[in-house]
Parts: sequence; structure tokens; C-alpha cells
Amino acid sequence: MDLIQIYQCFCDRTRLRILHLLTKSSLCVCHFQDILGEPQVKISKHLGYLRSRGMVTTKRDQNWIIYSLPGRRADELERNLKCLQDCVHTDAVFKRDMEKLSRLAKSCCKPRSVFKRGVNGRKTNEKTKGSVYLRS
Amino acid sequence: MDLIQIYQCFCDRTRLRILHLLTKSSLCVCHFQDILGEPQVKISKHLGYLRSRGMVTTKRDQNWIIYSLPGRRADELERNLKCLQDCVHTDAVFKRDMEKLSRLAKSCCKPRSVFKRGVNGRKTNEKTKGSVYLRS
DNA sequence: TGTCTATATGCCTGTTCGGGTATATAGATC
DNA sequence: GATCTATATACCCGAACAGGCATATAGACA
Repeated sequence: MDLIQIYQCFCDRTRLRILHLLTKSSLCVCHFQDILGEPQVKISKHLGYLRSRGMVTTKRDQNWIIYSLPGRRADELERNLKCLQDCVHTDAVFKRDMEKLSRLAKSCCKPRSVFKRGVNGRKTNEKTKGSVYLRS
Repeated sequence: MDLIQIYQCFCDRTRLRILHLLTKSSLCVCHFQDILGEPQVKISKHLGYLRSRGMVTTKRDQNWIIYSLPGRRADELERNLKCLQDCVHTDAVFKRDMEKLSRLAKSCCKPRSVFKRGVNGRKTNEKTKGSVYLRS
């Protein structure tokens, strides 16, 4: 993956919010709609944009399409996602997104494969070694 | 300055090379032409783009216009410039730019206010505390 | 089979971008 | 003043982008 492509993906606010959310959790399209408050087409198109550039991966769970950051991430992507977190962690919009995400994670149980919890009550899709999730 | 604008400035290869060079030294347009090997219009337009977004500042020295990173840089810009350095310091193109810059700094004496040296032989426009120059 | 739900896609529009050619400007120098 | 040098700008083009509306698709389920 190319560094330029990373910046191209980062240079739209909606995509930036999407990627920022994905550093915390895999999510399906309706979650993004809920959290970002943007129409379905818009979300779907930006997700398509990100997917076509290898910035996110998808898997299907019944009717839902679940978006995640790629499992193996290029160094530059990893670095820039970390940098993004550092840059926005005081930003009102991004903070609000995070809060909405936490609330969703507590209340929403629709696609079972998202927000699922491990034996100790921890979300199983957090805390991957050395990855961006570290800061979650 | 807006984070989105930073990414917009970063998402073109020519601009990225320009900004990367500027983390080492202030430069005038002809230097960029030499190092990047791109036509004057192209360089000038990208510099204009960067300037209109507050990403670089200019001062005139006789016939030359000298471009620099802004003296006081927003936190997000600083972070992203550091991240950029981390991402590209093994990249062939960016490394070659740096080498060309070093050679220029040795041989070129045209705009006096660039590459000027302090009493100890150090370039005076390197090593500003805590700034991106740190890695130079 | 039909219908519902979640998501993607086709088509349209206005805007921005990246690059090129030609020309303008500003200061230096004769 | 004329001319030179360094840089910027106006105009043009094709491509990409961002967004909206309408419609298609794919799986679930009755």
C-alpha cells in the first residue's frame, strides 16, 4: 500500500471518522450511520472507497457487512493511524464518536460477531498486540 | 489549521516531497526544481497550494522566494511531519531527495539566506528545539 | 414464491485537482 | 528605459471526487 493512498483516504472528514472508529472496533454500516449521523449512501460510498484501496476489509454476517481494519497492516498505515489517534483525541467530534461507540457497544446486539465478549468480559476484538488497538 | 487540510496537502507526491525537504531546510523554488526535477509551473503551483493553506511561509530575498515551514506549527502538523519522516526515511525517492539536498547545500550559494552557516559551521536553520528538524 | 432488511451501485451534478501552455509580475542589472 | 532572472498566474483540459436520488442486490424469513 502506498503512503499517498493512505493520505488520500485520510483527507475526507467522514473517512477519517470511519477509520478512527475502526481503530477501536469492527463495525457494520448501520453502526456508522448511527454514530456519524450520515445517510446510508454516503457511508457506503466512503466505505467502498476505503475498501477499494485496501484500507479496510469486510466479512458478511447474515445481512450485515462488517468492516474492519486489515489484519496485517503496513507499517505506514499503522504509524498514521497512531498519529491520527494522537491528533484527534481531544477533538470534540472524534471524542463524541468514541462515546457513541461505547454506548452502542453496550446496547447494540444486532450483528452478533461485533462487540462480542470473551470469557472475562473483555471485548475480544480489542487489544491486538502492538497494534493501534493498544490505546483503546 | 485543520487536520483534514494537512492530509489534503499530504496527499500528492510532489507536495509530500516538498514538505519533506522543508523539514530539513528552507528552500527557494529553483532548489525544488533541481531536486525534484519537475517543471517550474508544477512546483510553483504546489507551493501556492501549500501556502494558501498555511502549510508554508515565504519571504523574498532579492529575486528568490524562500519557502519555509511556518515558525509556529500546530501540534497536528508537527506530529504528522514527524510521522512522515518515520514513514519515508527508507523510501528510495525521498532518500534521494535528501541526498540531492545535501549536495545542494554544499555547492549552491545563490540565495545567501538559505544554507547559511553559523559560527561553528553548523547550518543555522537546522536544529530548532523540539521541532521536526530534530531528526535532521 | 414474495417480502423485508442491510448494503451497494448507476447515474447525475457541481467542485476540486493536477498538469500543461502561454503570459504576467517584481526586482535586479545594464 | 530595456532586459534578464525568478516566480506566479490565467486559462484550458481531462480526471477524480463528494454528494444526492433512484434502483439493484443478496441473504433472511414468512
